[in-house]
Amino acid sequence: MEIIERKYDNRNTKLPKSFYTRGQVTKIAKELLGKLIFTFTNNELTGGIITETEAYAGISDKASHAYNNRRTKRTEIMYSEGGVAYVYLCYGMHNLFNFVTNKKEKPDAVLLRAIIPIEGIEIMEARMGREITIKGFTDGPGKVSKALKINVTDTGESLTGNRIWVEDRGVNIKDDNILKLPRIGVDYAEEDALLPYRFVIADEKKLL
DNA sequence: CGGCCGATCCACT
DNA sequence: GTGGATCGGCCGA
Repeated sequence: MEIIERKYDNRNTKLPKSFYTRGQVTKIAKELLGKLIFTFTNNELTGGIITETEAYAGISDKASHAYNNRRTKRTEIMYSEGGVAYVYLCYGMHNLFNFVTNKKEKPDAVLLRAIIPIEGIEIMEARMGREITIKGFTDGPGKVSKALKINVTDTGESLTGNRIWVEDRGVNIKDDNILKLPRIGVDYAEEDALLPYRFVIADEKKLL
């Protein structure tokens, strides 16, 4: 399909910083669906279509690391202006990647949960030590980071640079094709655990 | 300091 | 469906 073709010199589809500095994190999380995320490290280009995201809505969201205005060395990057990466270690082994959004001092973030691998599939398979099949494409935030070679040292990295970036190839996911579900693994968040802040493309196989 | 636990994943049963 | 892996962050003593 047209959407899986990539023109190396055509960077005018890259999402600008202004995409991330807006205030509505759930809207941004939904708009990231269907976009393509790329990483370029060690001369290896990898990327895929974003199919699942979760929104974390600032200091009032009990599921967020920044809940109640909590500021630590780890979460400080969430308080910077949108358009940078927040990557943290989960369960001692998984690097979870977030798009930091909103303005400075507004610690919103979007967790990347799944992609359909498009670019550099063999490279991603080598990183994961397994074959990527049509059934088992990269679902799960830890696996996505592993496939894209993103880790905690990428915290603070620009999302509009030449190492990590997102492209809009004109794939528009209609709202009624987006599942709105509770977020995963946030049972501790009391009433906020039920918020429908997880967004999934309902018919993602049609993109293939 | 010590202890608990996590925005997960995989191999089992 | 269940449990182990594995370790930094966070909190309370």
